[in-house]
Amino acid sequence: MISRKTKYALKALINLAGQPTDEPVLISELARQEQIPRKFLEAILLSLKNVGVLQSKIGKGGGYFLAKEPRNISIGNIVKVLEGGYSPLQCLNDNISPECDECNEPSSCGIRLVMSDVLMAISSVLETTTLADMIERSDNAKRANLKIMDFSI
Amino acid sequence: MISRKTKYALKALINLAGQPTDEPVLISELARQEQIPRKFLEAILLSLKNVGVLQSKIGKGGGYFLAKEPRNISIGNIVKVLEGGYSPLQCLNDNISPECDECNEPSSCGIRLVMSDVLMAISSVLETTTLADMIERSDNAKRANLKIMDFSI
DNA sequence: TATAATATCTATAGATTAAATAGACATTGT
DNA sequence: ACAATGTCTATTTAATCTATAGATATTATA
Repeated sequence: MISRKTKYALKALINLAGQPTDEPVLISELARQEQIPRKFLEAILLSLKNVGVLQSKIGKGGGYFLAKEPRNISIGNIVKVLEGGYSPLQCLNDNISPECDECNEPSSCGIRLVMSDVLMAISSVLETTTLADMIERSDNAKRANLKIMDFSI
Repeated sequence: MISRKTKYALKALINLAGQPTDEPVLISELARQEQIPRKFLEAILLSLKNVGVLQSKIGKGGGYFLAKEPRNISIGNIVKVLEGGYSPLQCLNDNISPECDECNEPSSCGIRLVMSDVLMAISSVLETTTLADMIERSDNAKRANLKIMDFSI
């Protein structure tokens, strides 16, 4: 289950993707529009900046904007930044930890073998889907909804 | 990330799958062998019983045993019982909730559309993998490890 | 029928993590 | 110089996960 924090991050990114990159957006404005607690959003945006997804400008006229094009921002990367990964098992995480607390023989642990398949399945979706894809799919769905409305009138 | 509870459940099931079904295993014995807090394990086994995966016998000579063959127990089912589902998003859960707290138009929510793909990817692995598969893969890995040992001697 | 062995149930405590808030500080445009 | 902004550190609150305690119901068997 992805956390509220990650959902906030994705919403913020979708919003920023709809803005011209030469016009920084205020944290407070983003927070208001997306109904995200301002201080919480601050921390989120900062993480995304530190990892090169966003850029910011301090001072008057400052704010946040995308550092890359939406088609070069994978959803997997965003989830990794905010959740610390998306592995179903700690011991399968990219990071330092090939260690299992409870398991003395990771290489033949059945749970680990199965969850490794799950991880690959998740990864194959999240790493190939970009912010641009997500927005496009949403737009398509909106159009489809409108079309249905038309017919029903 | 799956919880410790689910890992305990899977370990217990692997253990029980290795026992004859006409010899109930004591909770305390299972807890000792798998190093699971006894009272915690009690609750886990009870959930698995209530959902028809395990059977129990009360009184002297009682204990727990599998209610079905390992090849008829999907890992997805176990995860669902103990985690309440494996959807990355609340609003995609099997259960009652096609409601999003934060989202007024689920049908065109980009996050939801993408996570729906993730859910399908997870599901396709977890629902097709059984307890028997998990054990088989573990056994194969153990054999492979032994073989490597042989060569290195 | 008494007793011991067992699962079942209800309640609660403790630990960890997620979410939200507060306020001081640093930077920049005008 | 000043106002507008992001940055940083710390704290609080809430939720969830993990673990524990003890009373109760059921059963085999001596």
